[in-house]
Amino acid sequence: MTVSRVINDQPTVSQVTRQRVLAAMTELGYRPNVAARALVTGRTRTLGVVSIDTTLYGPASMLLAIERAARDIGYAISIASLPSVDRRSFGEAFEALMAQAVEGIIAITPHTSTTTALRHAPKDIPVVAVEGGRAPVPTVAVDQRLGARIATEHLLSLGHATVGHIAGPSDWHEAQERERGWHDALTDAEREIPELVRGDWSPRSGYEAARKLIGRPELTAIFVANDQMAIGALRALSEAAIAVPERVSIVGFDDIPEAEFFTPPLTTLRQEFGEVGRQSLALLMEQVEGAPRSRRRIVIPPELIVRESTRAPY
Amino acid sequence: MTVSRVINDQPTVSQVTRQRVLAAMTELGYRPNVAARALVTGRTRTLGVVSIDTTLYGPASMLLAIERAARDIGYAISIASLPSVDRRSFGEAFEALMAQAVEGIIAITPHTSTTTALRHAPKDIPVVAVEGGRAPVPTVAVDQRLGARIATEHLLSLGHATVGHIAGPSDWHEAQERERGWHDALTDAEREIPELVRGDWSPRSGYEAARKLIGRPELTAIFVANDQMAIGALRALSEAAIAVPERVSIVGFDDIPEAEFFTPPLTTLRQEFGEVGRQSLALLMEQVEGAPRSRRRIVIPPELIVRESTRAPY
DNA sequence: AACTCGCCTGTTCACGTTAACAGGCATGCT
DNA sequence: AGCATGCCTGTTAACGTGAACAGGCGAGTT
Repeated sequence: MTVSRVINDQPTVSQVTRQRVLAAMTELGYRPNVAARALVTGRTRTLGVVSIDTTLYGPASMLLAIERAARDIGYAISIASLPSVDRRSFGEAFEALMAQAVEGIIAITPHTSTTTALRHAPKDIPVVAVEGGRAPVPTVAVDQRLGARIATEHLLSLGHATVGHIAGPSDWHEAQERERGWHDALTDAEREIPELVRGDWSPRSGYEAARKLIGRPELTAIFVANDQMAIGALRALSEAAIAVPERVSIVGFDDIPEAEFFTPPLTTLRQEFGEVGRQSLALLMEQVEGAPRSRRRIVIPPELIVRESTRAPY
Repeated sequence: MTVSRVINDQPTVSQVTRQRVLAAMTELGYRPNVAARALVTGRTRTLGVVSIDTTLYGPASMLLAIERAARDIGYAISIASLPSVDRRSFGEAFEALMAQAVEGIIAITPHTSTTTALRHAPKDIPVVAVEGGRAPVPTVAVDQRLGARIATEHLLSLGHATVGHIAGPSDWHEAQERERGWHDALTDAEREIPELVRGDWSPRSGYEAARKLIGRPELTAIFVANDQMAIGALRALSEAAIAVPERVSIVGFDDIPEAEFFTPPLTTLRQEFGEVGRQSLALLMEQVEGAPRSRRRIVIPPELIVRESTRAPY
């Protein structure tokens, strides 16, 4: 019992005893048994993160920020990834974390389908969604719509008549929001709204989408929904000998570390993934500490980074 | 007790009772208490992964593969990242995982300093190193030296007189090995060995390194130690109006998803990160199941992917 | 009928920790 | 002296599970 008091920094232990206990602990290589502690306190001091493909820059950055912030406050992070993006897969990942008795779960699940799954998730555990659209749980998200509007307005302000769009997959909230923001900006400026082309976030899909847009030479500016597709688009334009930014301006989204070194360096919208991760943890901890599940929504604005892929039309 | 038997699939329970128990379990929403189980069995069915910056493509891919394979065999994955690359930081991350009573740890720690740290890690827990150089624990690694040799020989076989090298940071095993492979190939072919330039893996450092190499116009081929630096190098060459591959050939390393869409598409060495992750888990599980800590080393060969950034010198 | 055997179910206890309570002892007050 | 008080340390029980053992009961054997 006295050992327990020393470990938990309780004041009712004399200095002498405390020192003796600590000495014995180091001597014996004693380590408190987390299982026994969890059994009696009912708290595991572990949080779960369920996420889609963590090789993507965004999710990976958030996960990293979450883990660091969690360790600082004495929590461990357990992960569960989604092999495929559907409700069942989400349910299994969620269940795997529940089975470990995590005290709360952060869901990095930017799909409409996983948001639906979140609606059916157990209500007796703290949950926070990241980029979770209109999920019935507290949410942290970057203001995608605003970012897309900024991107589009940046291109319009340079003098482009209108702006094309290579969109992300339609079952992603981020893709939907960026599409809306682009649409908003063009509508507000009373410009023609070109038909959009849809990709799947991959460089390859950006490449293919751009090849389709090459057939419309009147288009002098394209807002690409993420940087990876933008690199594919740059490739396609380069192959078609269409100079960027001389003949076509390009704006991306994300500001991945490579973006600055594309040919040409990419104008894009920076998302503070680390901040998103930290905020989501803070929001989760509120619930873990006892606050009721709210529908609070923290929105983080993106930032336009102007580089060399945009300029006035020729 | 009978419930315990049903949960653990023991055969000595009648069909009728089993069904009744299962029915009651679903009705009550019963979930076994992992803490109690861990307390009595002494096993947590949790593994730890300590890793440097998991936003890098390689570590992220391995982590993902490890998590999937682990969940398949009923193990949870807890993560601990290194805020900085030194022994203390490694020790803290390792200790955080130990404190959670993980049954084994995979260390994705490609630095010489963390390998040193591994030497002083507790011996009473299963450990596997990934890219851990000559760590005193079982190791899984890609044959970096072979890959670098293949890259260099590919360039020599195209007719280049010699091959320059933009190396990675000297405290990384991978950088050292790639440098050796490059050196080996040039030595074997009896070619002049140009002075290398060192970067830090980032696109920016590749950019700066390439700018230095521009001062040596006789160099017609460069082996860049990773794809991110390669994109920076391509950028620098593009700015200097040095055509790739017409005037200079470039080979990268990693085959990140973007590599195919660089300008020009990058010839590079593909590392099967997923395979590395799975193998490291398998090796760890051997120890967890009771095998003694060996110094077994699993080496996975990289694969040359020829694209458009290499050709014969002009 | 008495016994053995196999099949199934139940009982007891231990795992390591912490909450709650008990109690020893020195100090200071009446 | 007697007593209350505060400070510290010790005791007991409980958390939920599974190992080990106990035992009931029906079927088959002698």
